[in-house]
Amino acid sequence: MGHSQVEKQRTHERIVEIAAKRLREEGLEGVGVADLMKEAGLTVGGFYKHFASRDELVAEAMDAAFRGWEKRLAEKGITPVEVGAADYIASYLSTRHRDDPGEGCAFGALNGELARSDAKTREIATERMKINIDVMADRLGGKDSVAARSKAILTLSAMAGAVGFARIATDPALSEEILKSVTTMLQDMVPTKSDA
Amino acid sequence: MGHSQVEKQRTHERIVEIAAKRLREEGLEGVGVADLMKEAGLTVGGFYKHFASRDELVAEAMDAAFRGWEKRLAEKGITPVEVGAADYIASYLSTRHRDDPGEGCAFGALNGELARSDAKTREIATERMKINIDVMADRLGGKDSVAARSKAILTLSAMAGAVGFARIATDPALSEEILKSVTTMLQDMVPTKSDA
DNA sequence: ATTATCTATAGATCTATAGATAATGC
DNA sequence: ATTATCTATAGATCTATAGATAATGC
Repeated sequence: MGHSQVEKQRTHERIVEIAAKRLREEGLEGVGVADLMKEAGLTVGGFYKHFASRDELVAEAMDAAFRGWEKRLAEKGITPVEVGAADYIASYLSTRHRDDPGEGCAFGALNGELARSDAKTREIATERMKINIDVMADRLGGKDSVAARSKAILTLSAMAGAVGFARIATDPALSEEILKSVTTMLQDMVPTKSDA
Repeated sequence: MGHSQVEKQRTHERIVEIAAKRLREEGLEGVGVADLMKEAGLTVGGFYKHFASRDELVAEAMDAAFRGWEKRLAEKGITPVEVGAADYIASYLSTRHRDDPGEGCAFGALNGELARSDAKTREIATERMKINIDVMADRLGGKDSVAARSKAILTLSAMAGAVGFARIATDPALSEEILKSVTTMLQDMVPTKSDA
């Protein structure tokens, strides 16, 4: 039985990280509390000393999932805005991202489910949408440009939709075509240096 | 106890229709067999004389959901291709569609879940994706145009993603902005008469 | 005789809680 | 003394099946 308060916090974070991954892989209702605790090397009983309810874990896990990407960037000393639009689009619509939802964008993996999730989770997702739109607008021509903002929303919508379609498709050629077509179309909308 | 074979088929279709609606509203795992049967005015026991498993109902229900829109059109004597791209986009990204997932596009409501559904359901969804892409490409400049096909895939991806985002957003202004921005952006890509 | 549906239930979940155990930390 | 985690379990699901009942249809 591990015990110190410091250790408890680490345990808490471990449970959240595991949930962030498994929930993206199997859906918001796809994994049970006991299963998640087991993967963290623990048993069910301790769960409710960490979270008031399963929904509370879901909310925290989604927050962690949303922060995951920028956290990995920060480790390399990069801020999100510094990632160019074309690179961001290519990486989002890569086969790698398609094939690893557990480490990927929660909007892409859980689009419909987030719409049905509880108030707290939806709040967190809404805040993240706002951040993502602002950052993408910045990449596409400046936060204050109305056109850039619309482009940003279109881009984010198309990326989330396309990765979902690419994951659904049982036909590999179609799946690839979706990723490639949408990548090209969206990259064509990115302003080049000559536009500046 | 209703009985004739004709009646059984009607019962079967009723269960499928109810499932098509409820699954879009509450997710592919959100409703139980007993609940669906009750809504059809039946009891659980009879379910497995209609379907080999719950998954089989899910597959049939998704098929019905995908066909729903063209079925309603057919009642008005219209074929899908006859619906103009701009109208289609506007209707897909309307607040009405956003607020009524049970009657709407299954890709928009169940994007991530379809990716995790069983082989049969994914096959059905894949076939529908192919049809939707072909029809949309036709609207956007002809089935044989590579550019129109790419545009079609981008359009469908953006629509599915955007309606998902609009449903997630707890901030009504943001939700509206998403629908409007994506509508405008996509409609701007529709060829006008002068392009022909 | 066959079969569409019903009642009842087995068996497998899953969330949440109660009470025990073994560390921490004043 | 407090508390982080454990074992055990209550209570509420949910899918699927067994056997009964009451119609259909040869």
